[in-house]
Amino acid sequence: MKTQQTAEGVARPAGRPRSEKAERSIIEATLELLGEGIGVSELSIESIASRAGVGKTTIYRRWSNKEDLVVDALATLKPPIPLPQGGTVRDDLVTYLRVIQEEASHHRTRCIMNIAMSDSERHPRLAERFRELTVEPRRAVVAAVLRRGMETGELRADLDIDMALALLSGAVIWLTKWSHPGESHADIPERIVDEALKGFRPRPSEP
Amino acid sequence: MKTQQTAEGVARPAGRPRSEKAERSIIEATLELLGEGIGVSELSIESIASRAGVGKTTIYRRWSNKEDLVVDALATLKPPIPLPQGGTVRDDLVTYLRVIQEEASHHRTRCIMNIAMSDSERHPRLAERFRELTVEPRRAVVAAVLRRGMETGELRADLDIDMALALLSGAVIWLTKWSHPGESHADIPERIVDEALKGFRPRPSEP
DNA sequence: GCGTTGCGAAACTCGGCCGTATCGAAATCA
DNA sequence: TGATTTCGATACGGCCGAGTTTCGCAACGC
Repeated sequence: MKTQQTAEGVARPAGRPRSEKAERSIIEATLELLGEGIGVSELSIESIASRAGVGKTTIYRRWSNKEDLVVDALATLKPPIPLPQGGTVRDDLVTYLRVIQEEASHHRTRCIMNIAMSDSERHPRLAERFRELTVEPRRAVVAAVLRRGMETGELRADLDIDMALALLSGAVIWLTKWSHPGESHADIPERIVDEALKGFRPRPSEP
Repeated sequence: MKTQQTAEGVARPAGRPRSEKAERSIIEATLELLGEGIGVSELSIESIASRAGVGKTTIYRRWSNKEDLVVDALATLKPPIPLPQGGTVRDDLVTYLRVIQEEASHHRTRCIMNIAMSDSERHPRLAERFRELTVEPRRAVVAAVLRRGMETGELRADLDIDMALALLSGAVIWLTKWSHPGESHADIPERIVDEALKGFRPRPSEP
């Protein structure tokens, strides 16, 4: 593996350069297959190569094992801008939960979510990457909304932010998974947020 | 397959009867393997037979495919008595969440939970069975506690029970999955319940 | 004893996938 | 032009598991 010097002085390997297009189509094929419900363990290099229109060699030249490839594939998942803030805390939260609910209604998102959830025992690196890319950014956004509410007085000043986040996020996931098939889901974000804001106890001064 | 008549007049197939012991050990081996983190797709009939000390024939004679076997195995999961009720609603809820949290700390329970969660796309029958056996009974117990609180006045009379359940159950799952590794989990049930009971808004009359 | 069925073990065929090697063509630079 | 590397394609040996068959033995009713 000799190297060559470009005009800019950047070392570059001799010979034909690797195709970025091939690289992208490999990753896209991986995400496609995962999004169709193929689990990491059933995911075969051959199926990825075939789907990507690429030789197996081209994959093995870049990634030495399947997990590395999946980690890199997950790394390309950019969480869509989640929150156009601005209204009351209640409205922002409802908007946000609606985004999550909308995502969870897509088969592809749900499959990738499942991988992150269930393969976390066997593939800690996958779980770690997923949390870093998807969970944490969103947690941060909602935490900011909650903190704003605590400052303006719309929320309790002694709110336990971690628990509040868990209550809201967990409820959406839970309902997506376990609510009865026929039920309507349209107003779920509002109902979750309102129950969480009001609390379960009676509010003596606000009938 | 001729049949014979017993003294009680119950038809019974001729020849050596099937061994109930073999059947039980097959199912137990299946649950063991699933509990060790083997996913449904990686679960091989050969590994089950070997673990159960049984010939493959004995398995194929009873179940025509893997999914049927796993469904039957899940069907033997009896949810442990979940709630020794009696105190305040708050205490009952904390106790209940503690049970869930305790279960979620066992590797076996977590693996089986993962299967129920993530294979629900590809194996609807598994998800259905799991909900029927595990989710619904528990949902019913907590719903009863909440209803009692609504009657005694400890909870709001217009509480949205479905959302309350989702907030509480979802929060535990969420925290079990995504909370940071090093964090202490000891007081999580109390914190969840208290935040849910108080609500996020300030309570004007209760400083 | 006899017919029937279940048992565990082993052998078998078949297909899928792994990871490597090889091929001719293409892309890049000196 | 020649050296080097990558490309997609294909073939290869090897492993593993599916699902079936066979075998000798055990358990049942008659």
